[in-house]
Amino acid sequence: MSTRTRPKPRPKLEAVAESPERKCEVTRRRILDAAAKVFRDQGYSAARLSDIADAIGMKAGSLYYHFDSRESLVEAVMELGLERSRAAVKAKLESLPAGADALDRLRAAIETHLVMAVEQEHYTSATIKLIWQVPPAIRERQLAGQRAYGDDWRKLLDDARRARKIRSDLDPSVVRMAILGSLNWAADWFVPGKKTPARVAHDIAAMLLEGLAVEPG
Amino acid sequence: MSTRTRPKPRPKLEAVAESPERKCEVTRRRILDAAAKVFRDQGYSAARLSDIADAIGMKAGSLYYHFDSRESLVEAVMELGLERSRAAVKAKLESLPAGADALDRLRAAIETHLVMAVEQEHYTSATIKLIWQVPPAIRERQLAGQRAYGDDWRKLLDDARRARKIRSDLDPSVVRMAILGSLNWAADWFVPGKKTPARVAHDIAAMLLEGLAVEPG
DNA sequence: GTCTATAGCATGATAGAC
DNA sequence: GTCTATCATGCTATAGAC
Repeated sequence: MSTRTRPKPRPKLEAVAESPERKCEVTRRRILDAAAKVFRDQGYSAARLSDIADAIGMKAGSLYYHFDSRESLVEAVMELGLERSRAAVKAKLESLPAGADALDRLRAAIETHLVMAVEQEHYTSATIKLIWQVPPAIRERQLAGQRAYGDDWRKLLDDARRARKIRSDLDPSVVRMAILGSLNWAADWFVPGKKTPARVAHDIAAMLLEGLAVEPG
Repeated sequence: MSTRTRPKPRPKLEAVAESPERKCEVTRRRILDAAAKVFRDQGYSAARLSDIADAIGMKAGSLYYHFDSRESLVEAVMELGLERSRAAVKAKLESLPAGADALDRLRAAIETHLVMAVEQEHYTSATIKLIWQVPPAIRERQLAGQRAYGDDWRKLLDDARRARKIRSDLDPSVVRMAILGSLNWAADWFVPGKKTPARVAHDIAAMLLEGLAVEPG
């Protein structure tokens, strides 16, 4: 038996992330969940710290034990939202069978991004809606993160183009932004329960890839 | 010379709209121009009445001679933005030659809407960005107006579908919202001077209508 | 860790002079 | 019509009790 002063074994980092047994971590997550919903639904300016605190039975002042400021709270929400979306697309691409070509990969990315954008209780829709509402300093940092995610898409489209799976007569960045626009916009208009995210994802992917105009004849 | 107490003849309503000779109307328009820019660039919450007043060499308190409140000001901006976009699309469709079919009309609407969304000094981009930032009461009224505009699009798409110019296996409202999303999103990412609005409009219309995937063979 | 209480600040809106 | 000056409000953030 060791006599070292270290009172408890330090768990691996992954274990910490998976098992937030500390009350501190649990509360922090509850605050973030509530903040994501309140900020997304009410907008950055209309959302009050007291609204967020009320949602989980706390008082506004108590939030400051967990977050430095209102701004650091909204930034934490947005970082998490972007990271979740990026991770979901990455995981989906890695799960594709080896035979998937560049067009299959592009379609899978489109459908996964859309599902993330509309799923409830997720932070992705908050991230999309809040980007133009938050103070410029936060916006700049978040846009930098989004540019990194945009690079993932640029690569997907480049691969498909080089494999001659998509047409090459259109401006690549216009194509990229138009795709992401049609997907992100769904965070605004999608109403849970009316249509399934999977069906919406299929239809948008079909329009973007195969086009709306029917072949003559 | 009349002795009636009415000092000046009342011009026709149309004349008022076309020739705002009254200082009151001119100032009101200058305020709206400044407000559209400040609200769009800084967001609804960050924009102060003093920012708007400063932009045209006025003091914040003076704005209240022309507008009842901060909210009525932003609502006037948004109404004007929506109306301009709708009118531009309508005028474009009416200017098409008689031989234009339903697909030609759809393509024209897509290109015109996008140009309006990205043109500088226009209110359309303000309207698009502000919709989720303003207080719920304003948002509801504006969304009602946008639904009316959405009906114009629904009709365009219905006509094209009935004429068998576009495919019929996709959910019509999903298609409509995805089109508008890819167009409206451009209000966010478009940077004046780098690409022409016309080129962007062409490329997005081509992708939406003809699709991104190349025909095999 | 969470509470109560309050300091401190910014700004929307108003009143009245000019 | 626009100004100056000020009120009233509502919020973030802090301090200290528990």
